[in-house]
Amino acid sequence: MAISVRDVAKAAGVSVGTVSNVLNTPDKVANKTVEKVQAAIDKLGFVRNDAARQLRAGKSRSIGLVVLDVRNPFFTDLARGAEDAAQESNMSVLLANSDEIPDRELAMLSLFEEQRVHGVLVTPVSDDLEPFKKAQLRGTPIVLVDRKSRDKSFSSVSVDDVAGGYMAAKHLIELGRKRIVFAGGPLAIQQVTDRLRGAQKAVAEHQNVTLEVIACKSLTVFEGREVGAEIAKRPKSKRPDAVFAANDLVAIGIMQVCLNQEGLRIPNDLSLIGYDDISFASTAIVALTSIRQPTHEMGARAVELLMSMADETSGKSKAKHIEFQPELVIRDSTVAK
Amino acid sequence: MAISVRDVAKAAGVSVGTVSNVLNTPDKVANKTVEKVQAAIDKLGFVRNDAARQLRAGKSRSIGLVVLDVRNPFFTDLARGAEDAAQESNMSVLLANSDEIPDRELAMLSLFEEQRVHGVLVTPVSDDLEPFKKAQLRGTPIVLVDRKSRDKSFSSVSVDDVAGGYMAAKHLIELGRKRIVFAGGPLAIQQVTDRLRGAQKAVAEHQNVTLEVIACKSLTVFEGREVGAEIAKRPKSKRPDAVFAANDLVAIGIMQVCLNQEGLRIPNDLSLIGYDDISFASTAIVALTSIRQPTHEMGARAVELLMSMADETSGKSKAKHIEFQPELVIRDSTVAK
DNA sequence: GTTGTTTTCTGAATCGTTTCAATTTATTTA
DNA sequence: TAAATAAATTGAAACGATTCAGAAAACAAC
Repeated sequence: MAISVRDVAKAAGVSVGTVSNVLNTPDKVANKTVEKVQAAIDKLGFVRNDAARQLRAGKSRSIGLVVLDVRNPFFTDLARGAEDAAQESNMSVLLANSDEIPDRELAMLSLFEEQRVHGVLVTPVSDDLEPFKKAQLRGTPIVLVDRKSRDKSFSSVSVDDVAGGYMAAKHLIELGRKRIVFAGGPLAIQQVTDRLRGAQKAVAEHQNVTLEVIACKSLTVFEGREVGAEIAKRPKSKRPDAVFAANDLVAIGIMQVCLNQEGLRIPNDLSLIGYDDISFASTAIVALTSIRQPTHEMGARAVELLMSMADETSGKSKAKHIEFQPELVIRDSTVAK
Repeated sequence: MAISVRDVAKAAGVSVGTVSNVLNTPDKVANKTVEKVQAAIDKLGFVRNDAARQLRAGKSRSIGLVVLDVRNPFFTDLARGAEDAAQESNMSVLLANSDEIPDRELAMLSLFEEQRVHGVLVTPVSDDLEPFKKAQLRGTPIVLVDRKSRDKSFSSVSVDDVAGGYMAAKHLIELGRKRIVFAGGPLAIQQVTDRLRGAQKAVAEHQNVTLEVIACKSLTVFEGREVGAEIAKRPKSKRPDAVFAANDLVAIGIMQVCLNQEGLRIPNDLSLIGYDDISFASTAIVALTSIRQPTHEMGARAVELLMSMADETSGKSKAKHIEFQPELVIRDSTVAK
């Protein structure tokens, strides 16, 4: 049924080797022959079988990217950065999401290894990086994204989340807020704990400021709403006067509930700050103050790092780290116009 | 370097056929043997080579999905629906975006054909479906998503966009709006023209209502801002009193500019309605009225349709069509609380 | 017309898995 | 215990593109 190079060769009256050359290195083939072969390809509707090509090559032309949540614009932006950089090397990016579920993360890693990808970029769910270490040993370079590697065996591209958390809390404190809530989770995700640690540091520097943690199951709008409900239902005296959400989605969820259900005013009754500065942050009901990360660039740099690792055929070189600094973007949700 | 079934077989003291059976049909292998082989696999760190597997199988275990814009939550939701359904059949979804560029769309189609995917779901950029028709003839089933197939050769899963456009415009007219602007583009995208046609129909039913089209290059927040600027800079007398945006991203862009730059009040000075009802619509600065589509379900049904086509090994069966009805979701951007 | 050089072409071997007919081993039945 | 049946295992062939050493053709120089 399917047309193979052999069929094309026969139709064009040349050998399979020549057909292959037309496909891959047309410069090495006489013009007339190229035309003949092209004609045969078009006539038969030949489509290269990538599986066979890869089998021979031993490697695919793609890079795997495992993110926590594809629906979060932060990650699609990051993916786009990766794609753009990958294209430079004629590679493509396979996007998969773990949904913050360790088992799914592992499944995706296996999938990518079976595909013989050039390497895997991953935003890990948990702290157990053993499977990734093994994969790396087997020859699939791994780059941790949006997460600094504590373990020296991995390269990483990250943002200083402790600094980001510090910035966020500091900003709230400088506005005179005293009872701050940190909303985020699960705590197994390093970004969450780092942001929290940063916030704790800022709070510790001030006498009369408290920090309460409201944990949520995942960093989604839905979970944000749960947190919002939890806050809104409290008697006024027990309510926080500021919330630092571990990402913008959670912040938006909180905002929705607080504004609609309880008529809390933001920022008057409650200051709200998110993290990531996704494109929807500035268009939220109340424009959201947030901590910006160089999302697109992180994706791009991660790919470059990966490619450089793959190049170094020789013994595993030292892991490299790239760390960016976050930036505070002040909007209406903390400082009313 | 890489470990193959042959190495595993040798280490376990069995034949390659048995290793393969352990991998694929462990029931057919004696328990003791399964254990032996598993042990060898674990010890050697064997990872199946998917390229070889696919080469033998002739088909991959995936479905291609080409969308107009991965950054639009509408499409990620749709993709998720597709993924969920694909998982039922033990398939995975490869997500690619055309960025509304016909050439990219073609490149993705080729890529998927070379991968020997089970089929391709596509939201086409243009009206020229020839390449897809050819692919289908070669044996790759195609399903048009979010787009009704005029051409009887394709199956499709869609929403009645003419009805949606009609609903949207009707709603604005019933609110007493007279000078309506339709913002969207490019007009080569069928969803855009259908929504416009629906709006035109509603407008035609009323004497003193006008509809002006402001075209934009793509359906993004950025383009929405351009439209917003165009509207905001007009003298008051030439300004529309309502805008129907072809999707929510464009609507959000318009909203941003109109509120911030010109201090137009929404909905008082300008009623605004979007399309898709993405999750960020309800959290926009002014909660956005929109036309909702059963996004997740569309993705799922599209995959099911595709799988049923792939099953029918016999001659090509009739193309099937699934059409959903859209739903008007009224929020603050048209009716103030 | 011979020799040397460059360009073009050939086709068997290879990648690693799965398949399946044939063989071996284990279990049941008479 | 032998024959009949079932279960488990074997290993060569196949999938389709690419590679590469060597053959053939084309061209140049003398």
